[in-house]
Amino acid sequence: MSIELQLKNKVLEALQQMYGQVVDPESIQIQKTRKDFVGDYTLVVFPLLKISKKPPEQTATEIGEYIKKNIDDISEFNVIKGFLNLTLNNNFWLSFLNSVGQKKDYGYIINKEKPNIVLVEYSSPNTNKPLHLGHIRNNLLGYSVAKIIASQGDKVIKVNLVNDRGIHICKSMLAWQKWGNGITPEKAGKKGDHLVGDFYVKFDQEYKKQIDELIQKGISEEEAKKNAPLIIEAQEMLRKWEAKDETTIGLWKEMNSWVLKGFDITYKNLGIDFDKIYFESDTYKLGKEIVLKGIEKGVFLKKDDGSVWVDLTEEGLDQKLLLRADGTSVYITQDIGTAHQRFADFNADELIYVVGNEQNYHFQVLKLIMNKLGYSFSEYLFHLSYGMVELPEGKMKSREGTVVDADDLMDEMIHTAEEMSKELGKLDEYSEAERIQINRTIGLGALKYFILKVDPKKNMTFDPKESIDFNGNTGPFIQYTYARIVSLTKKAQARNSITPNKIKTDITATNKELQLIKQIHSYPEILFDASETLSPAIVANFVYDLAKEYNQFYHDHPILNEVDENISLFRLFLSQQIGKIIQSGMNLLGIDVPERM
RNA sequence: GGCCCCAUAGUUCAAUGGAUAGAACGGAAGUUUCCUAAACUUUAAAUCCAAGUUCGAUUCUUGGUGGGGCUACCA
Repeated sequence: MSIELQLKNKVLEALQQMYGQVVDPESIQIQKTRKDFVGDYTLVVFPLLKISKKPPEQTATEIGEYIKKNIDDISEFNVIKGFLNLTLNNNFWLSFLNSVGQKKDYGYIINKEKPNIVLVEYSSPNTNKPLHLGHIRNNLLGYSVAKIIASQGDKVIKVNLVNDRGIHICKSMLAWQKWGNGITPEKAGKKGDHLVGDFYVKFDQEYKKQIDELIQKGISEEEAKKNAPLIIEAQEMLRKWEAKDETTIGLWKEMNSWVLKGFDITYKNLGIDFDKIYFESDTYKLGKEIVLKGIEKGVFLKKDDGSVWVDLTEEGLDQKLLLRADGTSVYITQDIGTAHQRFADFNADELIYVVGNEQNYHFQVLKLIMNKLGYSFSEYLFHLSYGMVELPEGKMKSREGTVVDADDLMDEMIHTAEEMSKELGKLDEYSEAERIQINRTIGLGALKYFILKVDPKKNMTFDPKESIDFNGNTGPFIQYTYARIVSLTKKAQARNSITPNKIKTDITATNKELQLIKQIHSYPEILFDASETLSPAIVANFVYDLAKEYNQFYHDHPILNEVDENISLFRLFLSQQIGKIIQSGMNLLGIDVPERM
């Protein structure tokens, strides 16, 4: 039983014994004592005054005395206003630390009785242009959330849904046909996704020119957009694609393969992966059948022109199109199909979509539709909606060339790490290969941490020049702390081959040391919270706080140089447990930690 | 117009309804015969406004203000 629960039960017992009342356990508030007060756990007594019918101080004192008498681990207590601060003895914390040392995956839930099967969909790129900063947030969030959920004992399946069909794909294809001169990624010496992206941009430029020309001739902008020859050609190409025209399909396959190869490299560099990849070109027709059945059931309505709609006005929304008049599917149709498919494929209990908040409405609608169709899993569809990544100048706009490319950004970060370590002379003695490895770890660590430390639902500003730092609340700060601990361990081993796997519990620990142990103590609940709220930011901030606290400890506590051997061993042991947790927490964020830096 | 999200130091981020709102960057001033100074110490600086619920509100409710998003036979 956790100490919090023990305390709570004792308080309930005390209230019954002393005031003769059974109270709602909800009204017992046990929380961690704030740092600037003496104590480990605090009972807020204000809600209990009705029962005790005594002033706060007196109530708190009476409960405190009862608890001290009845729980051995409580060594003392103090009362400040309506707060009862309880202190646990050294022995409790040191024994606890020993127990952490025994565990391999401290904080994880290993054998959950009924693990849920959770699908996490993330990334979901379009195959017409390379990945950018927005995708990076998406990928990092999805990957981390998947790991965090898995740490709590559930079975997680990571899936990607590649958007590989549609008018936007045809635009790149058409531009390549017209202006590509048969170029390939090999000939151009360029990643395939970037090459295809160039043609997407080219299309847009030429399209714009045509629109301007038409406007000059006195045609309205709206008409010009619809009638520019290029867009008509692109639409024609889409029709050919849907009709399975051989040359169109051929080109489509080739260009898509270029892009996908490029994505693979980006994913690999980012350090993320998937268990299953769905292609929209395979799944886009799945939903149509379900929608047609829905009409029979009377869930959807068919208009005179043949288009199919769902009426969500009763739910406070509008009508939403599900099938076009010509019978073709739209975006949400496909999602209806894939949701059905996935629950069937994996017997899933829950499906989490990591998708930007501009699609909040889309997922609200999707959930309602699945519900109307009678799918019981509709309540287990969860949209992990994250905020936009903005630049200091505002939103990224591909047309204005202000998009921050994913590959470039990673390169830049690694390069910055390289310059920093060169400047500091940190890696001078290491081999070229080691330097590359370490700089990579640090550069990517900085990027990933910077993005993941922010609450997912919030918009965030990303300043490519200034925002990424290697000091303060950053990935490298945490990595550095880890490297120091590894270094300590190695030195200890060199001096003395015995590494402690247990410490004495009768040592007097300093406040800072106790503070660190308490932070370790809260790791499991941090992981639980992060998993419940799907927020890697909680883990990120926890690891930072731990590292910060450790650095302070490191600064003014001799460890290997401590003369008292028992204390020295204790500090080393404590350091190692903290190293373990830093590694564990960073791993859940998808961030590597270096052995040295 | 309708719906959703956000608002905290100059900047970027924290805070299950609890005590004196925490960090970091930037600013100012310091620490190295000592286990990695990518570290540590000191310092100034903030809850958008107004009501309400509560013993207690940054947190919950309502209304305003400001910012963002969605509201396509696009994805």
